[in-house]
Amino acid sequence: MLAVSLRYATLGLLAQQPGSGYDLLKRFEVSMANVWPATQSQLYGELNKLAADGLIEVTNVGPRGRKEYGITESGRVDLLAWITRPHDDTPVRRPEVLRVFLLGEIPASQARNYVTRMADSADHALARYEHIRDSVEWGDSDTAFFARAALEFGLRTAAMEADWARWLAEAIDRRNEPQR
Amino acid sequence: MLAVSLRYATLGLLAQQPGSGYDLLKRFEVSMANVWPATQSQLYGELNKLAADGLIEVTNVGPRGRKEYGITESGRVDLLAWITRPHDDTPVRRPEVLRVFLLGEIPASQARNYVTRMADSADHALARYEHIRDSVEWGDSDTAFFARAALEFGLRTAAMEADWARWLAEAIDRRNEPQR
DNA sequence: AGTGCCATGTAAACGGTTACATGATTCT
DNA sequence: AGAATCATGTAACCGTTTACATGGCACT
Repeated sequence: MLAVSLRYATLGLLAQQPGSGYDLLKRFEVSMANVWPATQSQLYGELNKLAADGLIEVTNVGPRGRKEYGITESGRVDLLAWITRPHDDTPVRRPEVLRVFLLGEIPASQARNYVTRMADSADHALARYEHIRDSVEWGDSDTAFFARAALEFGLRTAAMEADWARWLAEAIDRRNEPQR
Repeated sequence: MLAVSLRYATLGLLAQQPGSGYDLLKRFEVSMANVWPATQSQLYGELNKLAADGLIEVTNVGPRGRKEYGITESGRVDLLAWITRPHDDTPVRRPEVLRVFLLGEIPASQARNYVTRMADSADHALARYEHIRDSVEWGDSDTAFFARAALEFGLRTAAMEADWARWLAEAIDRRNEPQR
């Protein structure tokens, strides 16, 4: 058990506020999905496991078999331990950068093209994050404060990626300039 | 089959230069491992699959059962298609940032502490990349050029992460300043 | 003779994705 | 009545990680 992040993403959402699997799915989409995507299947499975381990519990049952979950005391203990424990996180996987390693294997014009598309998609991601920043009502809760901080990370990452891709595009151009 | 990056990382390494599984493992470590880690098990398995699909072939057999692989023509075609094909890459997973979303659930002093450790580990990563930049003999091959470009990505990412973590640490301090 | 490196492989378990499956309730 | 949404679950598959397993070759 060395990564298990979805488990704690789920537990954390319930620590912030109780809800059903369905509720959590929607809250996930507008917050953590950008740094830790989860599918519906996975979330429901995780909820059952967390409940079996006593870290969360069904606090009441509504229409359509809706089960509302809340975090338990031992759940809170476990969550706090996970957040503060020294972590060996799995290294980040970036397929786009992996391709950069291999760009020498294709014609320069196509390599240049690929890099330009990277810059475009970074710009697109940046615009998306900016839209979130400007459209969400950021209250003054701790939850909002840290969600905003995570968004700031996304903003800076996207800006950096766009800059880097443009830098690389120019470097490719300089490299392929007709020799004088 | 929507991600399959290790397959192409392997194929790409063989496109750059033939070698055995053992050779590739070592080349992996000093290059792509930072953006796409792979284990020994996985690599050997992938080599056998690639060979079965005719994208690579055993070019000769040495002592200790060493099998040297080379890329085939259809391997090159496939690799080029993968690099240039429009990609829906899997979203990046960042457990450290996931934790930031949950920092409101723990005492502010511990949250502040976590963020400081993030800054430290980003500094550490930056130093590691700088060391690579300064110690590797960068030739003027295409392979070296793009490896250097990927490293630049790492350098900028680490610097950005360190800046962001320090910004957040200060924001937490401001937020918790004794009210006047 | 012993250590360390070269070299490849298998098996079990886990986490994540996709597709399938079902049905109740609310709204128009 | 029908559509949209609420709501949960199962099964198969795939990629990844960890541990186990084996043995040859080179160097001292």
